[in-house]
Amino acid sequence: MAGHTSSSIPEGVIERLPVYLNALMQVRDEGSGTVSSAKLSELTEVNSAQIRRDLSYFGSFGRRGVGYEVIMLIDKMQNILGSDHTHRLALVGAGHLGSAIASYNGLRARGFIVSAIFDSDPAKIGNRIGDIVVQDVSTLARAAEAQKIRIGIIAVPTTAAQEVADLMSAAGIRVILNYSPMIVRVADGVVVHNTDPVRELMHTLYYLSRAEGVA
Amino acid sequence: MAGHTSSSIPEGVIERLPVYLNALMQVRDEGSGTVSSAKLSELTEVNSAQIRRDLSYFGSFGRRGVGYEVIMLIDKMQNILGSDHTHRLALVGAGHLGSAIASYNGLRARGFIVSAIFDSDPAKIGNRIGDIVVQDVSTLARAAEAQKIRIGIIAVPTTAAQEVADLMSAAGIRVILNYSPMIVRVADGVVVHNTDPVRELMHTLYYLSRAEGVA
DNA sequence: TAGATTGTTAATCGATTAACAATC
DNA sequence: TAGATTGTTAATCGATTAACAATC
Repeated sequence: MAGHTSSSIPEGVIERLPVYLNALMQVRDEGSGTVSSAKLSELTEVNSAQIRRDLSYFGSFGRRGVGYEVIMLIDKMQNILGSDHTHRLALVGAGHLGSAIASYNGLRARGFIVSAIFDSDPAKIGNRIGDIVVQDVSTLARAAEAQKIRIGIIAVPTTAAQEVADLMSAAGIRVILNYSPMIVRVADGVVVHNTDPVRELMHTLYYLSRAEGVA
Repeated sequence: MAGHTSSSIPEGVIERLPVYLNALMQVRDEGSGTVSSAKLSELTEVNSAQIRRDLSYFGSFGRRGVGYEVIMLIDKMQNILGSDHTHRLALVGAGHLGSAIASYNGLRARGFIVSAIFDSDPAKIGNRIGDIVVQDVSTLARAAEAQKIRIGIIAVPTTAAQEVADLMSAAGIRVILNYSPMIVRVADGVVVHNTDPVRELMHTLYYLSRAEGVA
């Protein structure tokens, strides 16, 4: 579901990294200085052997007989992911979904700042969302370059998704998170992650029909 | 990342079903009566052999030398997924994320209706989102039973997620879509799908650091 | 018939996990 | 020392894909 440039580390490992980071922050907030892979396994529902193996792709961070030093491992994880500093986002689509993304506190809390919002609808251009003014999407390239934005979020209707992806690639954006159901194609060197929220819901539906069927 | 009841069909297959359905609808809207697995592969970025194999778990829907009849296959997919009728959702959390979910048109377009919204914040209870009044979360069980709601969406802060999951299970909700970063635990028979939107963003970050590193 | 495309087998590939020596 | 837990190997498991006979 994600096209990306090759690397020796499996995609699945990378996907679990943020899950580990999250669990580690929980553990830190509970005040533990040290944590075992068994404890992390409980919190993440990932097999403990897998956690150790995943971590070992990046180094030996633990101490046998003791576990992992929480603060240190958080640091390492943030370093590997690149979430040790904030990242500016360009958001295209100022509808319901876009507005929600722009005002979602969870983003800032984990190092993301929506620093520019775009739309093509004249009725929306000029509006404020939080403290950001919605700009015409035709100014995307200029703004992205000026603000050195590397990450773009697509929150537009299906029919406009590919077009926006093209604009983003041209604007020098290197990572695209696509919330529309349309699978977009981009040039090499741009990473797209397609993540349609309704798709997840439809997927869970399958299990619902089975449950009902039995009942 | 999703705990679910066992079945002989791999999780990956189920995850791809909505992707196929989406592509099929695209094809239908373009007016084609028939589609090959090769064409579907282009649209979904899923290997064509895999598409054929995935479909074969549910039956033989195609004609050799010809392909799949689009309308018929859409029907079959909807049938398998249970998206051949609308589903009512209970949404807990009337903050930014919750409001966005409630007013997102993409839901209704694919057969989901948010039919009740809950929060625990007295400042939010009584507010309207669209044409739905936010209710006290303590009335969840009553409302869910009265409206026969089987699907719940968690859109509350991390600290409240587990509590809400417990309430939902107790209310007879069978499928939970959890948008918080907290991995929640539920009783057998309840399916949870954890899908933190910021996690996806952090995950793509990894590829960004690599790209920057090279540049 | 010749060309196309499915459904399915068998081969490949990769990811998960159990197990355990190393070591704190 | 005894107990705990890592890092890593080897075994297992499952998913992906190439290939092709069946057949439209």
